[in-house]
Formats: sequence, structure tokens, C-alpha cells
Amino acid sequence: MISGLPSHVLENFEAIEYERGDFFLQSGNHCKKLGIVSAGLLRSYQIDKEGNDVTTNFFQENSFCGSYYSFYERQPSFENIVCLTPVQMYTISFARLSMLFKESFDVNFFGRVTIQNVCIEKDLRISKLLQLDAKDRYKWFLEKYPRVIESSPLKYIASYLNMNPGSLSRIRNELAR
Amino acid sequence: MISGLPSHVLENFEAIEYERGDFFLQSGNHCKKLGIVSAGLLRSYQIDKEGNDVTTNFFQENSFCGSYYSFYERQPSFENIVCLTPVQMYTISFARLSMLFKESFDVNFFGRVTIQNVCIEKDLRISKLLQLDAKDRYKWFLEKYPRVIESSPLKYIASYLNMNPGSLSRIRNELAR
DNA sequence: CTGTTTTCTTCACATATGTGAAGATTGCCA
DNA sequence: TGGCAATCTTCACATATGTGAAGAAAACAG
Repeated sequence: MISGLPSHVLENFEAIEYERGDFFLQSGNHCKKLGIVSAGLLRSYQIDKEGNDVTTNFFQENSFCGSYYSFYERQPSFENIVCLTPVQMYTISFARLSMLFKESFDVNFFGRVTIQNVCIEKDLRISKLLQLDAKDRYKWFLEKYPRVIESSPLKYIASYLNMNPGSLSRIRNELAR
Repeated sequence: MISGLPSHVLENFEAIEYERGDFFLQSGNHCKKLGIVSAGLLRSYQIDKEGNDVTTNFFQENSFCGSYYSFYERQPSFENIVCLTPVQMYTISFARLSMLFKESFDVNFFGRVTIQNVCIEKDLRISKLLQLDAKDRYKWFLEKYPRVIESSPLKYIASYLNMNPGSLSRIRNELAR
């Protein structure tokens, strides 16, 4: 299911289901679990100092879900993570994962490669934020995450792309012609 | 020197020195080596479709230098990496590092933790890009990377912060009063 | 189904930031 | 040290994007 994940490792995970609107993580709390999404879509967001809801990430099928900062640094989270659809995932606690990392070469290897890929994705996102104007950021998102458009309200996509809902509507209107 | 790095591992690295203006990586080429900066400052940048120079990263002392995408995915780089000051680093080839990853539990463990931390930093940068206006992005940079200000032309810092040199000057003028 | 809530669009207008040029300043090299 | 080149600042003006409100449309709940 997760390519490269040593098969016996899944025994250490716990299968959980969430409904739309359920929180996987609330800001101020520790992120106690890391999840692998097997179905559905989640969104992480922060509330900025003006009180705006800012989407920081979407978590689709097969992606790792959690706040790396809160999970690995054992700190209260700045982020909320909430389900945009019904979700199925496999979760693992920090203690359990740390144990696996300590004991298993394969898990370590897999974890390293996985987080490398996450890193590469984040670099790509940063370069798009720095280089593209609002319209091109939206076109890029359309190509890259077509499934997200189907399940997420546009206002959440707008803040993910560093624009506001009105601007996104204007852009969609322009592209429609 | 690098906290957590198994000591015998450094034998696999090669010490290199660069002068200001030397390229560590040119776009179009494979990133064949990963570096650990022991002294100096480098900058990575891309040329966007309008021909603008956009700074994607600064590499300070003790940070890992390279294009993760190009290095790990074995693809031509979109980025250039150039020395802003004289630089000393330790480098390792992909083949050599892959071998270490395959053979050494400790190197794997260290590599995983290291890239996790890089990931957390990238998340932080993204959240600042999404949440702060130009002035606050600059204030944040001042606090976080005071040493970079001393060695990098401001125009490079401007594009790193997603603004242009004129705007940065205006902001600096406002803050000076 | 029907009413209520949420989301999306559209608009007129506001504003932060971009642009390009000119001059001042700085830094570098011969 | 002097002179050239790079950088930084400043300005007037341009423009992309933000703002908030109002209505239309869609989604949801009873």
C-alpha cells in the first residue's frame, strides 16, 4: 500500500476512521501521532495574528499526516489538522515510532527516504510561491492536485496559494473564458 | 563539529575550499555532491520565466548544501548555488553517501533526523510566507538570520523574502525611524 | 422537500507592493 | 589611491491583489 514500507511494520500502526469535520490535531496540543492517510483528505491550517485561517497543507491518500514540528520536537502545535472528507488512516505514536527507528534498519531507511521526498515537495512549493503570480499558482495547483479541488472548499485552496477567495474567484472567471 | 554525525563518517567526505563567486552547482547539471558548510555563506537561486533571479535558499555554517531534488532524484538541477563569501565545506558524492546509507545504521539514523529538521525549517518558512506582510517577513529574517544580512547583498534577501529590492529599501527606511 | 447555512461570485474601491530610472553610496580591483 | 562597477535608495507612478458587502448558488440538515 505504501511503497517501500517494510510489510511487517504496519502491525505497529493502528487503523482509525474519522468523519468529516473531525480534528486529527488541535493547535496547542502535542501532535502525539503520525498518520498515513489511506483514504480521504485532510487540511492543516493556522490562525494568523489577524485571525485569518491560513491553509498550510493538504493531506491526500498515501501521504503522511501530522505536524513534523510538534511531533518530532515534542512541542505544542501551531497547527490544526481537520478532515475535509471521511478519512481512513493508520497512525503510530511517537514512542512506538521512536522504538522502530531505534531498532530497525529498514524503518530508518524508509523513513529517511520518505522525508527526503517530502522535503523535495516543500522546495517545489516554495519555488512556486516565489516565482509565480496568483493566476499561475492556481494553474499549477490544478495540474498538481486535481483531486483536492473536488473535495476542498475554494477558500481553503486560496489561502494555501497565498491569495484570498475573491482573487481566486476572479482568476477562475478569467480562466473560464 | 556536526552534532550527531558519527565521527568516523567524516573520513568519507572531502574537504574543499571555494572563493567568493565560485559555483557549487549550475542549473542544468546534476548535483553530484552534497556539502556540509563548515565556514562561509552560499546562496541558491533560480531564474524564473521572466528572467528574474530568485533566491531560494541561503546555506550557512553547519547547514547541508545542495539541491535535494537534483541530488536524490538524479535529475538536472533547476537551481544554481554560488558562494557569497569564501567557503569551506566537506562534500560527499551520491554514490558514496548511498553506500553509507546502505551499510550504516548510524548514518541512516543521523540522515533521517537531519532531514526531518530541514523539513521543519521549510514548514516554518512557508508559514511565514503565507502569513506575514513584507515588513514582517523582513523583521522575521533579521531575527532568524542576522549573519546573512552581513554577507549577502540586499537584493538577494529581497527575492528570498518574496519582494523586490525597492520594496525592501522602503521597509528598511521605515524601520530606521 | 424546505429552510438554513455555507460557499462562491461579483463589484466598486482601497492598498501594498512592483517598476524603472536617477542619483548616491559602497566596495573592489588595477 | 583612484576609478569603475555593483549595490542601495528614493521617487513618481503602475498594477496586482486585498477588502467587504451583497446577492446567487450550492450544500446540508431537519
